[in-house]
Amino acid sequence: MSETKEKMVSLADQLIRVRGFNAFSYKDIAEPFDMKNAAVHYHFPAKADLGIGVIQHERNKFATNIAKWKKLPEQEQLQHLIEVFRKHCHAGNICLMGSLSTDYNTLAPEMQLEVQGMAEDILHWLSHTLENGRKHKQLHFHGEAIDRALMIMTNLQASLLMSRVLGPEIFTRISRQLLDDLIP
Amino acid sequence: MSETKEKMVSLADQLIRVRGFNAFSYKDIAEPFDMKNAAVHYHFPAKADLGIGVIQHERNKFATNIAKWKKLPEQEQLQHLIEVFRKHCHAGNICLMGSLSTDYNTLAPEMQLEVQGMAEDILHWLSHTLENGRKHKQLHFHGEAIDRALMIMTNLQASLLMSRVLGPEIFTRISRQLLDDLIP
DNA sequence: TTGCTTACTTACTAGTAAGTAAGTATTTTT
DNA sequence: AAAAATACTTACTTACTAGTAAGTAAGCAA
Repeated sequence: MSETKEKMVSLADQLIRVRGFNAFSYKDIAEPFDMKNAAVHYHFPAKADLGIGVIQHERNKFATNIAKWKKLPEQEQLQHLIEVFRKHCHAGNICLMGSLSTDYNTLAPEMQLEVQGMAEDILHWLSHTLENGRKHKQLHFHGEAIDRALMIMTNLQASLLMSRVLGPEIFTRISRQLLDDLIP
Repeated sequence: MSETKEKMVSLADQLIRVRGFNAFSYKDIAEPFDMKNAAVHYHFPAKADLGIGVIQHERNKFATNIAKWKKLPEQEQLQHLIEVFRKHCHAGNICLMGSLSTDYNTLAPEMQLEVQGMAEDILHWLSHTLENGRKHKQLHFHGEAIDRALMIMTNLQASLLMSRVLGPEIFTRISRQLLDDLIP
């Protein structure tokens, strides 16, 4: 992917997180590059292509991250995940999954599939990490790991939504409670 | 409020939950009523007025609900709340708070204030209900009630988002785990 | 019966949306 | 040196956006 394309994907990522997929246009991409609308269409023929680019970039980044964390104790892997969300909270972003889930019904089918894939990626990794953490006495919870992964995932996702409305204190409270529950 | 206005608010509520505030237009309101665009502007001069109407209606409905549940054991009050979300999940809706939080940065300031108020309403009630439930040995959790309220609220909110992407099984799992944690 | 209110329609503005077709300048490949 | 690919611009279309101004028909109120 060319440098311009990558920078456009990065900008679109920001716009999706800050304003939502249906609340930005090619104009918002073109202007910061001092280009015309049509130049963006040259790189991404349809808006869905840009959206798919953003999701695939995020999925790759996630894959890189979990590979990097692989050797760490599960407790620390989880803290790294929370740290990713904390940074987004600080920047006023919500998570890509949350933003695109809200707009899900208005997305092109190819984009919906990518969103689905991203959700499965995260849940798959999280439930495995939780299961291993329990086996190694690093993490403590009852019930199935997949259920606990769903609880944690929804906590993190919506914590960014609520922080946007009620302030970053919300995220601090939720992430602290999350760790207190798993590491008593 | 006239009957027409109320029906328009109800339709807008649906559209916000299914497609998002920025993904419907006055045309989507006017057409089902066999009216012209301008007729909707007669009832709601700006789109924000319609949005505020929707939020206020929801806040009133919530106030009516919690008043109705007031005398019940806290365990049952919580089950009633979950039931509200279950019905929305079944209908393919996400919660109003979740939808409008995503679009928060693009909303008019008067609408942002209403969203804030709605969030505070729910959290206030939920943390009090949890605190009372613990006092009456109905509900079991550790930490502050406000923190637990945040955990449960985010679980429910994002469960609808994830159900939209991965199917209604997600909601079933989350709501079951939620109750298993509080009522061991 | 005159005047006011309610609930619209018609016709419009001004701006934005995604997307396309044809042309151009620069660089790369053959 | 010619051909082709790259990265755009110019100019356009079609469709929709929120919002407004002026007019109208029906009903009610003094």
